[in-house]
Amino acid sequence: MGKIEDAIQQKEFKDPFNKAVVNLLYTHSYLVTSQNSLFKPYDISPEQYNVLRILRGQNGKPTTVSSIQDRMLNKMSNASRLVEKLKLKGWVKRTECPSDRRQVDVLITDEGLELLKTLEKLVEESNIRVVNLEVEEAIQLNELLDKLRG
Amino acid sequence: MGKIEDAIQQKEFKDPFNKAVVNLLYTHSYLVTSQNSLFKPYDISPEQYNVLRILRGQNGKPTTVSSIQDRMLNKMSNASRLVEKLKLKGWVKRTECPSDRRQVDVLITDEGLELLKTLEKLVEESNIRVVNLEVEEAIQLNELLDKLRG
DNA sequence: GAATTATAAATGTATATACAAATAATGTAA
DNA sequence: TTACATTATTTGTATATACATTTATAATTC
Repeated sequence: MGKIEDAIQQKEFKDPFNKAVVNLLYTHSYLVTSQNSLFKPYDISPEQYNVLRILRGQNGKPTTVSSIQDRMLNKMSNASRLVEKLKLKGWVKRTECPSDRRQVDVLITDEGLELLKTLEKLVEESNIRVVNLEVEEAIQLNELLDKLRG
Repeated sequence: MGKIEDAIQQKEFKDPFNKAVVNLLYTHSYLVTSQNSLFKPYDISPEQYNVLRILRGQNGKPTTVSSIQDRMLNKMSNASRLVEKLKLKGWVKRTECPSDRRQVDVLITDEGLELLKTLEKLVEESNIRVVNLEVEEAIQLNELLDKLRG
């Protein structure tokens, strides 16, 4: 029984909206815990992985730090520091943008692409396992989440 | 248009399960951002608030650190340090448990209860506003999330 | 009862989030 | 062109998560 009431030992909630917020926070923790253990052996965090995915999505075009920030799952995160970590591990390159020297062009390296290819397969398989829903239910969940934020 | 594809500028997903994971991570960030700004003026974080709520749920009975940990939304969090922060602000008291000196009894103070009363009202109202769903949809979302983790 | 094992809590360290402030380069208006 | 505002990025600092380790106490097994 995966009911949220049991999981956090809270008998009742003010209303379904308040329950949904708590349920989302708890489910987030469930997902992130699973992701962390998946990424652990590869010396990369889920957030760093997400940045690599954004960079590859640009198909070889360099991307600025602020453009990465815009696409991140957590808008309050810090793309600048994540890029720095990725650079230290050789998965991205950072060059000054010639047309606007305030900007920094970030590009995924071949090593980064290689790592991403390996990880992406693992993540995709793991997500299917970790989300214990039927296809129709997953679609419905996406619709509800999109509307929730609306 | 609150669609996740637009929000993070990603055109397509491998499947509805993978999309749901991304959607949940993004929605979590949306919720937490809102919570943070709500709590900011009161010098308390959402996590600390959650610990206060757990303590009040015990109806005056003291609660051990590990019992708090069990009820937290994020099981990987660190109840010991959160309790320490709350103690510094005078919202909880910490006493050695007489029957087992390894344990620590944590008790919410009157100031803590007072703060909680104020905050809870704000949080409950905010959650209703922030979750842009009908009652039936919120119920459905809770069911899907419970099943997802199942 | 001494040695071992188990449990509760605290601590150490790395990563990330949250948000303000600093720095640097560009754009614009006087 | 100087002054001012805007934008891109970095940096500073506090909080929290993640996970391993340490410390203290209690329970157990020999």
